[in-house]
Amino acid sequence: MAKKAPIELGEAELEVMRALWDHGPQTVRDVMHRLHERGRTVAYTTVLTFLTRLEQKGVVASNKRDQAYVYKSKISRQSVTQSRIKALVDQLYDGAAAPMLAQLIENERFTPDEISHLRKLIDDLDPHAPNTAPKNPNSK
Amino acid sequence: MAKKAPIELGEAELEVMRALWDHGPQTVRDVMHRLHERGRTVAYTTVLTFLTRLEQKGVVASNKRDQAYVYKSKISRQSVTQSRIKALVDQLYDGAAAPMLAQLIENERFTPDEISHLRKLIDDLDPHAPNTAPKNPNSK
DNA sequence: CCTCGCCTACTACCGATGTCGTAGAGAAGA
DNA sequence: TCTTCTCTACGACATCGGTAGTAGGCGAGG
Repeated sequence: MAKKAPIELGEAELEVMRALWDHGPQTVRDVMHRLHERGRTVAYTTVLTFLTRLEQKGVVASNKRDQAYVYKSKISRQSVTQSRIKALVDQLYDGAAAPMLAQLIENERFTPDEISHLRKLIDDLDPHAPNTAPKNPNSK
Repeated sequence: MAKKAPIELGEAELEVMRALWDHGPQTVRDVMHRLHERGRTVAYTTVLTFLTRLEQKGVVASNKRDQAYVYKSKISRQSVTQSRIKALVDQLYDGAAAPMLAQLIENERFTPDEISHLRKLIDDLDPHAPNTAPKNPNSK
């Protein structure tokens, strides 16, 4: 109900959001350090620019604390992920998630644990038959 | 493995690629019509620009046929999809596909057929029992 | 009181993308 | 031949996102 615009975030902006998601509210300097740790050695003012733009986009909020502003994310990682995935599915498969899912499953490696977890998720989708669909008209 | 550069394609460029994937080699005008059908009413020259740029990027090839050039895709839809998904997984989950997969499964709707298909794909990942999986000495 | 050091506000720049307009070459008629 | 179409080649322009420099404010020390 609140997700009107799809939240457009660039590559670097996303990394900033990740810093906020992973480490909570931070100052510009803090975020800069996070980015540096992740291999993105940008200048302090660059980070400031990112945060400013993100605030204009309405996805982060800032509060003055002592001398510096502390920024915090206003949107959940989930919502962004969701939005991104949807965009991808729409662009590549006209919204049909299954084919993409299939490709993802076929092309990635998973640990046994992950596999059983995924199996469980799928089983939960269709509580009844784990193998034999009761109301499955066509046999494929 | 020839996938050095990740194939960067913009939103519109991707739609052009889709036109080529879905309908085979076409002229500029043909592609334009496809885009119009899909709701993207761009000018003829815009489409020409797209195709020219795509050719420079090495993802499409052209052949003069009668008066006009016929463009065809040089890369598979799969490879692009693959690349896109990877980028997404890297950006959002540091490369861990399972969490994304999980979110995808939880948030989308699937038909019973799709569900059983997905289940089958998962079963194929790990031939043995749903839980008993020792080591997977699988190298890529 | 003057200087450091840190913080924010502005402004700028560049490349990628989306989107066209115009010019000019060739075929096809009138 | 002159007009009309259709094509392609170029160039233009705006916006966005990544990146950063500079100016100006303010508290801590000397």
